Amino acid sequence: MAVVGSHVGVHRDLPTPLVRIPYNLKNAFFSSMEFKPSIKSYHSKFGNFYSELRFHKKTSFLTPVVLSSDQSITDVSMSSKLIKDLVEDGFFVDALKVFVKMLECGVPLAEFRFFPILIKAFGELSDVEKVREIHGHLVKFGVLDDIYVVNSLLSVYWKCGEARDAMQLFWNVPEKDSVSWNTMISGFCRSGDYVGSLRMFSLMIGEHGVLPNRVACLSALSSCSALEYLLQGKEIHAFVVKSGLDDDFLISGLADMYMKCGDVKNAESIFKGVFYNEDIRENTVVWNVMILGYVSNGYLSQAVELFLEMLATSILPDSSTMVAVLVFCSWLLDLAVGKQIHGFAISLELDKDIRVETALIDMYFKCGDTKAGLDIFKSSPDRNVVTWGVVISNCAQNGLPTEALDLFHNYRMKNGFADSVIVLAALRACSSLTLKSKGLEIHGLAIKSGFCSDVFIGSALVDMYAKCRDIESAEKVFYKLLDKDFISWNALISGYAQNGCPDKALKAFREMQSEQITPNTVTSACVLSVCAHLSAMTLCKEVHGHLLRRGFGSNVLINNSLLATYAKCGDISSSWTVFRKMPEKNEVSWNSVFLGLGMHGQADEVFVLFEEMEESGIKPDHATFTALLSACSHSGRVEEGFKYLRRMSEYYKLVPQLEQYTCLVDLLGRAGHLHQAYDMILAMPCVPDDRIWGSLLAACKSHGDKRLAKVVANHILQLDPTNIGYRVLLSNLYEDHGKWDEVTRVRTEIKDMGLKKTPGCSWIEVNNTIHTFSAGDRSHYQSVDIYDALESLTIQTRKAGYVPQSPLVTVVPTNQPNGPNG
DNA sequence: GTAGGGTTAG
Repeated sequence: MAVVGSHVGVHRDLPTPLVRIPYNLKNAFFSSMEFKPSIKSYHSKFGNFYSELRFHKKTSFLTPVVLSSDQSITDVSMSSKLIKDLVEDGFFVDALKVFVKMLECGVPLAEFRFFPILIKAFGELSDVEKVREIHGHLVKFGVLDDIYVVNSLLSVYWKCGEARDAMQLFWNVPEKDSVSWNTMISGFCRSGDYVGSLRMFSLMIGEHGVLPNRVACLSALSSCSALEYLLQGKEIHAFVVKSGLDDDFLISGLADMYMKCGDVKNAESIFKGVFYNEDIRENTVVWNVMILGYVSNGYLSQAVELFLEMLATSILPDSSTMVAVLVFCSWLLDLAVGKQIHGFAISLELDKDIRVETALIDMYFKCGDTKAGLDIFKSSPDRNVVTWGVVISNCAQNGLPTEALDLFHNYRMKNGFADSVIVLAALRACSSLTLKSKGLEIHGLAIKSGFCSDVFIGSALVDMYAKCRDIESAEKVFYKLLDKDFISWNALISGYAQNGCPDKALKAFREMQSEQITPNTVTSACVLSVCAHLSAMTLCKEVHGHLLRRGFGSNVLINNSLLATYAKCGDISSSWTVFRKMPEKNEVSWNSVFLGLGMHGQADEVFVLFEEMEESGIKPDHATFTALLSACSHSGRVEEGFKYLRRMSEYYKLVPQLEQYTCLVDLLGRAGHLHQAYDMILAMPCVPDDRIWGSLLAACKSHGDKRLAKVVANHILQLDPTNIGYRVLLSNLYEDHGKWDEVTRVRTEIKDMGLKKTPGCSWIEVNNTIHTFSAGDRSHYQSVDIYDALESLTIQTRKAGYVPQSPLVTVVPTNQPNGPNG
C-alpha cells in the first residue's frame, strides 16, 4: 500500500509528465502512510461516497469526481481548489494524493499556491516525521523564502507539539512577519509554556519593534489568564483600548483574563462597558466567560442571575453555557437544580456534547447521586480521558476506592496511557485502601510517565506511603521532590503524625516554616493534633496565635481542632472559650467539646450541653453518643449511660456500633459491674475486637477479678496472639495477687514467643521545654529530686487507701521545645 | 495560500 498509484489507479493512462519529478517524491511522502479516513469524513459532503470507498479501497474515487480528464489535474486553480476542499473536509491523505498526481503530471512548481494547505494536511495527520520530510523538500524546492510557507510550517510544528523544530525554523527566518510572531506566541501558549509565550510577545515589541495586533493580544491574554498575571493583562488591556481594538473576541479575552486573575470587578466593567454594542451583546461567548468566571470565583448568585438574564435576553445557551451552569450546580451541591439543568440541556439537544456530558457526570457525583453519574458515564459513546478522570477521581474521593481502581484498570487496559489526573486519583484510592502493592505499581507508572515532578502526584505518593505505614518511603519521595508546596509538606507532616512520629512532624513543621512555605488550615489542624498527642501546650498556643493573625479565627475546622487540642493538653477552660466564641458550630464542634469535658470529668456540663445541642437543631450522630458515653464512663455515670443508649436507638434510630458498646463496657467495668459487661459483649450484635476485651481486662485488673480476667485474656489472645500489652497486663494482675506461678507462666510465654514490649514513655512540658520520662533511666539532672517527690506522693497515696501502680521512671531532658525525641 | 477567543478533572 506504499505507492499512491496502487489505489488511485489513474496515472497509468496519463500522458508523460511535462516536468520530471525532481526525485522520488512519491515514496518520500507515502513511505509509511496508512489509509485512515477521519471520522470527520462521514459528515462531509463526500460522506456517502467516501464511506463506500472504505470497502472498495482499490477503486479510484478521484476520477469520477473531478479528475475525469488530465486537463483538470494540470489546471492549477482547479487542483488547488480540490486540494483545499479535501483538506477542509478532512480528506488529508487524498489531498496529498492529488498533489502527487499534479507533480506526476508535470505542473510547474513555480505556480504552486497550495503549499500552506498541503502543509496543514500533514499537520492534521499529526505525523512529525512526515512534516520534517516535507520541510526538507520545501528547502530543496526553494520555496522557504515564501513567508506563507514558513508560517504554515511553524503552525504545523506547534500542532505536532514540536516546539524545538518551530523555534529553530523561526530563528532561521530573516524576514519574520506578524503572523510568524503570532504563531510563536500562540504556539507557546497552547503548548502550556505561558511564560515562553509572553517572552515572545515582549521580544516582538521590544527588540523587533513589531506592534501587536489583535491576534497577538488575544494569545498573550490567554497566557496572562493561565499564569494569573494581572499586571501584564492590564498592560495589554491598556494597549487594546489605546489602539481602538475592541471586538467581541478581545472583549471575551479581556473579561476572561480578569476573571481568571480573580479580578471580578474589572471583568464586570468590561462586560458592562460594551453592552451598547449589539454584536458583542449577542455574542454567547462573552456571556459564557462571565458566567463561568463568576462560578469559578465563587460568585454563585451573580452567576445564576446572569444566566437568567441571558435567557431573558433570548440568547441561546450553547454547550459551554451548559458546562458553566453545571459546574455551578456542582458547587451548589443542589441535586434538584442540577437535574433541572440536565433536563434543559436535553431540551436544547446539548446533552450529548462530551463536555456537557462530563460536567453532568461530575455534577451528579458532587451532588451525591453516584448512580446517575455512573449511568451517564456507562452509556456515553464519546468518553475521553477527561470523562474517565472525572469518574475515577470522584469514586476515589467519595468512598468508592475499589471502584476507582477497577475503572483505572479498565482504562489502562483500553488506552494504555493514563494522564496525571487519573494517576493521582488511583494513588488516592490506594491511600484510602492502604494498598501498598498497588501503590508501588502506580508509583512506577508515574515515574515512567514523567509525572513525579507534578507536585500533586508527589504529595499523593507521600500520602500513600504514609497511609500504608511506610514512612521511610514517604520521606524518600518527599525529599526527592523538586517543588514542595504546602500540600506536600502537609502530606509529610500528617504522615509523621499518623505513624507515631509526632516529634518528626513538629520538626518538619519548623522546617516548612523556615522554607517560607505558609501553612494552611490543613497544616494547622495537623500540627494541632500533634500538639494534642504530645500535650504540647506552648506550641498549641503559638499555632492558635498564628491562626488568629492569619484571619482563620472563625474557621470551623480550625476551631474544632483548637478546642480538642486545648482539652487534650489539659486546658479545659481555653477549650471551652474557643467553643463559646465560635461563630459557627457543626456537629464535630459539639462532639469535641463533649469529649473534652467528659475527659475532664465534667459529665454534668456535658449533659446540659447535649440538651442545648438538641435544641439548636443539630442532629447527633454516632460520634456524639460515643462522646456522651465516654463522659459517663469517665464519671462513673452508669444510669445516664444507658439513658443515652436508649435515646440513641429509640429516638434517633441510630444502631449502636462497636464503638458505643466499647464505651458501655468501659463504663460498666469501671463501675465494677464486670459480669454485666461480660454479658453485654457476648450479647451485642457486633463482633468484639481486642479493644473491647482489653477494656474489660483492665477493669478486671483494677477490681481484682482474676477468674474473669483469665477468660477475657483467652478471648483477646485468640484474636491477637502476639499482643504483648495484654499479656503484661495479665501478668501484672497475677502479680498483684501473688500468683507467682501464673506470673511465671505468662512471662515464659512472652519470652518463648519472642515478644518484646516497647518501653513506655511520658513527658511534661515545663517552661517551653519538654522533659521525657522513660523506664529504667536515671539520666535527668534532677532525677534525685524527682524520685524523692515521687516517693512522698506514693506514701500519701497509700495513706489515702490507694494501691499505686508500679512507678515510672526517669527523666530525660530535651532542650528543644518541640517534642520528646528532640 | 499562513496565525486567533470562551469548554470538563486535582
